[in-house]
Amino acid sequence: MDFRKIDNLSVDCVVLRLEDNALNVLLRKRTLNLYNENLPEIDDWVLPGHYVLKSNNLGETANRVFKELTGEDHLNKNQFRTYGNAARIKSDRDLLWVRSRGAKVRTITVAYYLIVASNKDLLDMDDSLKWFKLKSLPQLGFDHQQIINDAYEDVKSKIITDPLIFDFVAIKFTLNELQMAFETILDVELDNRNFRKKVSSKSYIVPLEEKQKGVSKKPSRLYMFSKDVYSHVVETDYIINK
Amino acid sequence: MDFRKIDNLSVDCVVLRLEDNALNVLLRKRTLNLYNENLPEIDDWVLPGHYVLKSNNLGETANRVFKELTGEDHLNKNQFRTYGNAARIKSDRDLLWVRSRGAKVRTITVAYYLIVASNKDLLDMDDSLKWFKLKSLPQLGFDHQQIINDAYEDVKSKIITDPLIFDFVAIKFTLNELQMAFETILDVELDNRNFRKKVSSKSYIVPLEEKQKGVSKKPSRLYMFSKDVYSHVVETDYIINK
DNA sequence: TCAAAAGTGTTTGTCCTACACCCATGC
DNA sequence: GCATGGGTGTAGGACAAACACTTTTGA
Repeated sequence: MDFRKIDNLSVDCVVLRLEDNALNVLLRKRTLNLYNENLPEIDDWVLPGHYVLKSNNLGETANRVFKELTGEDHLNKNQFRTYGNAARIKSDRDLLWVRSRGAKVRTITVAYYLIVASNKDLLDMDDSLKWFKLKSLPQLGFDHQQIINDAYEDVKSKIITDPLIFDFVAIKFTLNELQMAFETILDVELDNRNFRKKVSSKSYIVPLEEKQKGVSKKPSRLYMFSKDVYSHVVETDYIINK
Repeated sequence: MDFRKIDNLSVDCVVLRLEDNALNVLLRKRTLNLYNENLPEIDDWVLPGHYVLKSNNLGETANRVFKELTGEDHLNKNQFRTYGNAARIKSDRDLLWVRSRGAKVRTITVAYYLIVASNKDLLDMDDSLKWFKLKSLPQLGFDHQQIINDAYEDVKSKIITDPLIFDFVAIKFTLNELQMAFETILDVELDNRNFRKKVSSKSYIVPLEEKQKGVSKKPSRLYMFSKDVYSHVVETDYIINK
């Protein structure tokens, strides 16, 4: 392994998760207090990221970001855009931060999004991290607001045609959970009966005999997504039409 | 302007064009003959590309590639993926080539595709360039076969939802030209009457009074794509459903 | 007047939409 | 036995699919 950094190349991760009926993104606190009143105090948030090491691939770097922050491995990652404009860093805060780190002013950032299933416990999550609702983000450093917007647009368009939705829910999910996931991400309302009808017609969404447990109501049936079946049926068999 | 290169960052362009009822891609000849029988002779093709200059943005670099090769400006460019794996360069040919240029073995390539309208004349095209049918490409250097495949997949998926098709045809086009463009790119057959019906229902595809000239048959009506109208109608008003 | 491509309507079936009530369970 | 969400069917309308002939022009 060559652990030296490629000093102008980083990977940033937009880590997404559904929680409390909202799409959440994982951010890292960025602080720098120079005790000099002429300099701006930095106290905002950024996307978790990492420089690419000489012997790491881009995707591996995205994995590493997630592993270092949460202790968990993460398999599904989606590269959606690369940011490398000469004038990416504009604000004084960002320039100050970059200089304080001895980093290059022009960094190329390959951006990925990672989706964490809503039932997953992240026990060892780094203290500097916090989930924010996508709709009420704090002040963000660099062009990270833009990156998050782009990630969200990409998710919204891919979720219509790709089986991305199953990354958001547990491996065994109820149809109502699946519906809520669509509704939350796309910010639409779907008719429950029509949704169930459509889903039932998909061979790759397979009903289990198993039912929910520990709920004080009628327990609902569980379903699984079959990747195998999915990859062998026609390409245009989309999940929903919206 | 700072004309120094960022020596590990390049932009490669998949330049696409419809011609002879086929999707074509523009490639550049790569030759290196070392007159040493122990070394492989290089005589294959690669995507046109360019290192990113210190004062150029990524998109500007894509423009520059096209301008240098054809003398023409090109506005629409689509960034679709970035390639930066440590082991991108595998073959002896590629290693030899890279070393002969004094370039770095690990280069990050931001890939764009550019679409050239089928009626556009490229008068000043560089001699080293040639159009190839996507379906019968020659031997390609580096991972450029992969890049072209990825570009094509991206075009096919975007062309359903985005107004990308209009980049392939002339500014004033006939409906049959538009239909053929879809058919060629997606490799499907469409019903002419149904296609016309669907297109007529789109407010942003506007019929002109003008007709084709200089054809020895019934001249067909010309249409234009109105970007303004398009951007003001609902997002889900797709062009075709396939 | 012929060749070549442009242009046009109708029917059939499928799929999306809208909508309200009973069911099964845990407490 | 009641509160809570789970689960079900039908009718109407919109849109996609299938299909063949007439029209217009230049040569």
